[in-house]
Amino acid sequence: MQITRQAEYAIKTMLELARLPFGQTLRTQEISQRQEVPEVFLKKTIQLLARGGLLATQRGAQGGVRLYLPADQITVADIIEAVEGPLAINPCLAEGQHCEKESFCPIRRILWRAQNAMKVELRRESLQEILNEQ
Amino acid sequence: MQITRQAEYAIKTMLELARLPFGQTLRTQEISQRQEVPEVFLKKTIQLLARGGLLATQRGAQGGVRLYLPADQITVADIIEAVEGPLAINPCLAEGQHCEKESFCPIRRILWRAQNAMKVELRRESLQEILNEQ
DNA sequence: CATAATTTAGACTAATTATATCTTATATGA
DNA sequence: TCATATAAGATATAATTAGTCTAAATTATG
Repeated sequence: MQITRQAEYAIKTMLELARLPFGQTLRTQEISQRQEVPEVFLKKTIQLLARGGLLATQRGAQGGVRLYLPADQITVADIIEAVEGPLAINPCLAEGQHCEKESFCPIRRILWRAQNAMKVELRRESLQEILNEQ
Repeated sequence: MQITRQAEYAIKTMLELARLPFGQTLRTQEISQRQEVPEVFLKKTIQLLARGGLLATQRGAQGGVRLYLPADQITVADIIEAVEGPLAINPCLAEGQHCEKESFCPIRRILWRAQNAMKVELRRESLQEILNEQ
C-alpha cells in the first residue's frame, strides 16, 4: 500500500526542478546530492519521467534535466503514474480494467471510493502550489 | 501503491464470514473454494487476521473460522492493517513515525492528505453496511 | 480412549518487484 | 576530431511477496 521508493525520489526530483525558473536545467548528480538519493538509480527514475513526458533531458557536456511543462501544470499524481503506472490500489481498479464481477463485487466499490479520494488529493494541487504553500 | 494480494484475500474472507449469522463458523477450505483463493495461503492469511483480533479460529473436528466481532464493528481499514501493518502510503507517514524534515517537507504534506482521504473512506463503512448496500 | 477432522506453525520454493551497477551512445567544446 | 561530460540502456543483485509442503497440535465424536 506504499508508493515505491522510486516514486518518492521522482517527486523530490520534480519539486527540486520546479523551484528553478522554467527551462533551466540541472545535472542528475546535482539533484542526487541535494535530495540525497542514489545517483545511478536516480538516472533510471529520470528516464521514466522523461518517457512520461514530464522531463526533458539533454546529454553531453552542459546537459542535464529540466521540466517539460511549467510547474503549475504538473501534479503529484502525474509523477506517480509516470513512475509506477496507473494509480490503482488493486489491479481491478486500474483504468481500462474490467472484471466480470464488477457489477456486484462489494470490495470493488469500497476500494474504488478510497482510491478516488486519494487521487483527488494527489491531483488537487500543482507542484507550483505545493511549493507556494511553504 | 497497491494493496497486497493477501490483503485482498483477507477482505474477501471477512466479507464471506460477515454474511453469516454472527458466531457461525466456516472451514478454511470452504472459504477458499467460494472465493477462489489458494487454500494453504489463505490459512496463513487467516492466522494474521486472528492475531489481529479480527477472527476466532477453532481447531479440530467441527472447527473453523468465525468473526471475532460483529460485522458492524469491522472496517476494511482494520482488515488491511491486520495483514499489512499500518496503513501508510510512505514510510514517513506511518503512525508514530517522525522525520526531522517533517515541518517543512512539502512531499509529506501532500501525501499525508492523500493518505488521510483514503483512510477516511476505508473507515467510513462497516462490513455490515458494505453488504447491505448491494 | 482412539480416530478423524481441522487448524497451527514453520521451513521452503518460486515469482515478482525494487534497487544497484555496468556498459554504451550522444553532445559539447577545445 | 578528440577528450570529456552526461544521459540512455542493459544487466545483475537484493528484497519482498506469494504460494507450497510437512509435521504437529487440538477438538469433537463414537
